[in-house]
Amino acid sequence: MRTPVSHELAPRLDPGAIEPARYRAWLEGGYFHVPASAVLEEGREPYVIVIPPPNVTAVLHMGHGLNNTVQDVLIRWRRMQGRAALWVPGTDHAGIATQNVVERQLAAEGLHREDLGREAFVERVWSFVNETGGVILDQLKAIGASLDWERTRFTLDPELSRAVREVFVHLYEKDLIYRGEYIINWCPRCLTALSNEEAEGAESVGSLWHFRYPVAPEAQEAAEAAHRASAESDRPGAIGRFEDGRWYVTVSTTRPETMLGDTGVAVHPDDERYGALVGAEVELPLTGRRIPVVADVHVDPSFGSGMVKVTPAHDINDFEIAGRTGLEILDVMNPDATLNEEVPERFRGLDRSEARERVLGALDEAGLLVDREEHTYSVPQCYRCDTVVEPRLSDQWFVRMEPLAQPALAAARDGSISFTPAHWKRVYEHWMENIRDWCISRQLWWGHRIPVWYCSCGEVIVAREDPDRCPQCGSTELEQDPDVLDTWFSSQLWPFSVFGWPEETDDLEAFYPGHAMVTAPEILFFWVARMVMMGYEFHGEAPFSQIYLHGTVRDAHGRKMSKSLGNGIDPLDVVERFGADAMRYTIVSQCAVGTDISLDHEDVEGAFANGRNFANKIWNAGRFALMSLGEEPVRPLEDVEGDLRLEDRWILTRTTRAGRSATRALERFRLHDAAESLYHYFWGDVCDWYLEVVKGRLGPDADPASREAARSTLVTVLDRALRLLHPVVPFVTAELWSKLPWPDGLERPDDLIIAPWPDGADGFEDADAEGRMDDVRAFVVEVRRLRKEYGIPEGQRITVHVTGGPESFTPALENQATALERLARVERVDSVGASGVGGHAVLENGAELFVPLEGVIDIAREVERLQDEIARLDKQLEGTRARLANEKFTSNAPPEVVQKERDKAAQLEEQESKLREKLEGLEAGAS
RNA sequence: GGUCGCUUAGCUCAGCUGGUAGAGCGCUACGUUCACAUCGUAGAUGUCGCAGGUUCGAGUCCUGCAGCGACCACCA
Repeated sequence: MRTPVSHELAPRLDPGAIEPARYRAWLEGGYFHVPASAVLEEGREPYVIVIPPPNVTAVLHMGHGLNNTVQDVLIRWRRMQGRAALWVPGTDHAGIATQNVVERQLAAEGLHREDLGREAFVERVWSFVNETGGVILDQLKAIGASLDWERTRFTLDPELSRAVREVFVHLYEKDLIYRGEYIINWCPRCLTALSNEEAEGAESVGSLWHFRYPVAPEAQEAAEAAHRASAESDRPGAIGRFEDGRWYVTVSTTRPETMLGDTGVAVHPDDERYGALVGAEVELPLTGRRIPVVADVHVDPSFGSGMVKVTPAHDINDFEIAGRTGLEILDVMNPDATLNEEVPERFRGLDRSEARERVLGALDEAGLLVDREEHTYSVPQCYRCDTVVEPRLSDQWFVRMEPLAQPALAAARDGSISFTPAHWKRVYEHWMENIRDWCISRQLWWGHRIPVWYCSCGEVIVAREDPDRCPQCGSTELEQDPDVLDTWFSSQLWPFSVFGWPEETDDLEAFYPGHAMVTAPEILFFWVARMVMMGYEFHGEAPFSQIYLHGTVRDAHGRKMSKSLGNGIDPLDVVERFGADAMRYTIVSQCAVGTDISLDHEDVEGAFANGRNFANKIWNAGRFALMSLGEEPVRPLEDVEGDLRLEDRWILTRTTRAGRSATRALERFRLHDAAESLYHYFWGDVCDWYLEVVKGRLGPDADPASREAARSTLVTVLDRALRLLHPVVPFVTAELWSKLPWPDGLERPDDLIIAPWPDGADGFEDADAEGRMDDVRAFVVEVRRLRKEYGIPEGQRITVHVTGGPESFTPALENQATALERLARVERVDSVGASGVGGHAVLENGAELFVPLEGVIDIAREVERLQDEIARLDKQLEGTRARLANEKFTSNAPPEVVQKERDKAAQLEEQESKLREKLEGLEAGAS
């Protein structure tokens, strides 16, 4: 069935030689594919993760590496637990991002999308996506992602588009989608509306300008009254007098160009300073338009002058003030942020930065620009192109979020959905509690077209199927809304649209709702929160129960890895150089809950050394085991139980415990803990101790019963260890496991990928053996230390006298004679205390060790060596002390240098006193 | 402005429900015993940001302060 081919194993793991073939074998074995029947017919318990669909045009970066490694670890682990573990792959059409890429291509050809027209442009995007899209999915294969490729989905697939349309119409019919004219975030470069989430704040230093608006002639008395009231108030006033005696008010802005759209000035209704002015008018400079002073609660009397100019069409707060006070709404800007016909002629047609200069110039000339201050504030930018967003009045489609948020909020509160790390729960709740309506229409061509048609008779048709005539007037001249939907509108349906909803499919029944959602905190609001809302709206429950938010990948300086910073690491390059296992282990071992991952892009080898070394260690341990086991049959562990020795019982116990702690860690998304504890179990316990101890029992000359027990134990331990390690380092483990001999008569799974997970629940356990072996190990370590301390040559065998310690200690040591010889070159353990020249040590268990040195080392030479050493230290000390005694040095050198010198002196003194103590001991014994 | 988080060995960071400080990398010394030098053995290094408090006992809980960061909101 399988022939051990240990002699073929290279002494170094060559990932390139095994990984692609392994992955192919898994694909061919169909291990990644989970049909609905596995759940519906075979009754297996499902475990479902849907991938956060990367942008269809994306190429793999470390962030994907992290995200997908985590998911794959979870999926592989659950698969081994016997769950019908399904991980659904796919990509997102990424509206703005993809359209931008293609538009840039066009620009390089000197073309604009308008040159092609909508249909041709969309066709062009499709062909771009068909040619280059989905590359990232192939790249995921290189890192070992065990996705069910038969289920690959794309958010623009016909089935998923049907889901989008169903949802739109459903929400519209429930009055949860509406169209209206509101202030939205407008990107003047992408020429589309954005949601609040898509406008990201960026700290920026700008200016705050102060202007004077003349008070209208008939309101001079009111102004004077307000001026008097201001003088009585302890707050500064905004009322002043020009040289000609006319009154003015002072207002401020960070965006002077919008002043042309001012339709009012507002004060707080309770502000004692300005009560007299409410209802009066001021003149808007540059236009001469009269605008009223209104009272509104939004104004903060304690900020600035307590008087605000109101520009309803270009500021969200001002828009709300207008709504409450009835101020006029005057849009003075075009979609591309150019002043329009509503403004005086000399300012028309200017883009916003030019307009700003002109307006400032004109105001200055008129003597109305009085001051400019530096002002740090957060400027909203387009999340796709970083252009400063323009708040703008616009007719758009919105989702009414509050009703949808209710159940999604309750889900977090009652624990229906859990967050890891837990503190994200509060962030999520805060967002839900303060939710605002979602602008979902985008003035793009790439995406799901809004399913709304307009008839010339005024009828608006919102329909699941494209209508061919108006139900009202029968006209066939219908025009579809030109806009498309926000990309996230389709993404939010992903957990169920991938399973064929709104059709009632077997997949939905079998796999929905899913279990874990693994993603980055950045898209908690964009995506995760909205998926939960949609889950409740359309299925009455959350689409997953656990939300695991992992950290961000950063470079050695803590900066986020990004293309623009040039500090990225290409995961494929890492896979090529060190293997997917190395990359996965490195990532997972750093993946502590709530922390970021840092990898040095300037030292990629160093960054992944740990993972590479570990994979190689596993490889070599396996290589050794396979070579030692040979081709003879191995007996099941039960058959040799009576012959198990202390170290066998110990390592079997350790294995059980390793399984238990790994399971516990994984259940709580503590991937770092799982990886690290398995690392120490394997490297520390299995390799450093068990393999070393058992070496002497595997040869042809060893006692047959002991040999068989060792072989059975070794196979058992290796089998379990490889299973436990498999989710993190799937390739090297599967490769070795496939070559591992198997105990006669025991059923062997077809592949490690589906071998049952050894959770340790019913594993071998012998606490007594564990304790005794720990004593033996402590003994070995202490002897090694003594050997080192006294410079006993490597090859020199010694006798150790032991007294005290637990009763079982000395017999245990006797039983480990071969191992002790091998591990510490201890020829004989004598239980009779001895005296004379030698090294002493006391173990934690109370045993005292004595190593006679007469005849072991040359005492005279050792004394000489120690004397030399002391002399050397003395000389060093002399120099340091001289320097410290020198006042010029202590007073002139930098304090830290002096301190360093002092530390050095102290250290040398301590070393020397230790050596002197040792020397005295030797000399006393020798005499 | 609000909320939350972080500050532990030279570097990057673990440390869950309070009980004698840990890992990896790096560093030092020794080592080519046939799994592995991508290795082995041994070793050095920390007033756990600062100041208080609770406790028999605090890196771990509480309060205040400082520095850093994240998210949200945004005051014109």
